[in-house]
Amino acid sequence: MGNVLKRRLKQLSFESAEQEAILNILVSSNHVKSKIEAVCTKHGITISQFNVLRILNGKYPEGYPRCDIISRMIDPAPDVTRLIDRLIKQGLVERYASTEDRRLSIARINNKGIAVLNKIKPKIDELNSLISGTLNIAERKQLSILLEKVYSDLF
Amino acid sequence: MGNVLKRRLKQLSFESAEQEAILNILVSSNHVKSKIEAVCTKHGITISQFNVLRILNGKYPEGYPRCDIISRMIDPAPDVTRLIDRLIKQGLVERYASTEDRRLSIARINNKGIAVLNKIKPKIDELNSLISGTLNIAERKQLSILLEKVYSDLF
DNA sequence: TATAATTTTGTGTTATAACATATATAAACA
DNA sequence: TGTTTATATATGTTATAACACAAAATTATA
Repeated sequence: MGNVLKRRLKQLSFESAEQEAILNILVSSNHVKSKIEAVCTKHGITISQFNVLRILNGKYPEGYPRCDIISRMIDPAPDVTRLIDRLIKQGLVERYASTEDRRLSIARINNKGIAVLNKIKPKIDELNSLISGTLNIAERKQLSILLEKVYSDLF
Repeated sequence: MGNVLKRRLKQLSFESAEQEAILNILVSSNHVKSKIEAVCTKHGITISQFNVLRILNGKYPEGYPRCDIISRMIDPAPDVTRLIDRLIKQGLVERYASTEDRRLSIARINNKGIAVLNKIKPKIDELNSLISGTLNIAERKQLSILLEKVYSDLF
């Protein structure tokens, strides 16, 4: 049991089933992430930028203020202002001031950003095969149920 | 189904069970990681430094060359040379040249490093409650089995 | 209404990560 | 043995992340 993890970390054993589960969460996440990163890099953006584009695409053409972007990010970054600055510099995103709440600066994806996203999206979707190739439908759902319990203390 | 994930990402739905599983892997990993980070920060080190210390502690007092450290890291970093530089600067690690293979520079944890690790370790172990508090024994094992399948293509 | 507290953003600074490259040693091979 | 190839590390440079703080606007409260 746990031979894949043992080979990956070159470790002979683990302290407990809890620890092994936690290590598996970290390692598998890292694995998925590095595959996503590889795709993004090929298309000239970072994984954080991809996630922000994905979020903004979900509310096109209105866009989101910075605070809403952060709360939707898979891993919330502190320096989203300059992350968006870079997306603007690349011509993928635009920023405008809100009229309702003058504190907010709202970012919205533009046509060029959507085009980039549409190019990357199918290649990201191929990574679903990491799941579909090895887990049947019941297992996929089971995995999600178990993982949700791990961070359920967020709410 | 998937209400915790929906709340976390403020998203109404997901494209597929595969995508939902992948998002859960990323989100749960992030959750665990941020808790570990919080503990490390309190003790003046980063999560990467903690992981290197943990690895070096596994082979005390011989230590590991840089390449072996990388292959054992949960998320392998490129700039381990300077990561170790910082650990040395903090007085937690020492470095010496291998006599067998003169290319290798071997890092080993010292007493001060072990002391730091021993202080942090129990608090990290408390995080196991993320698992033990919500998953029974069978579920813990099941989770590891499912996750191992996700990155089994590594080997 | 006036004041205090909160929220949101932006910016300066520092630390770390990422990338490319150079050097030294060892291993493989002709 | 001499040459090529591979491995391991270190370092210079640039990009990004992390941290602290300040300013502006909104909301809550006295």
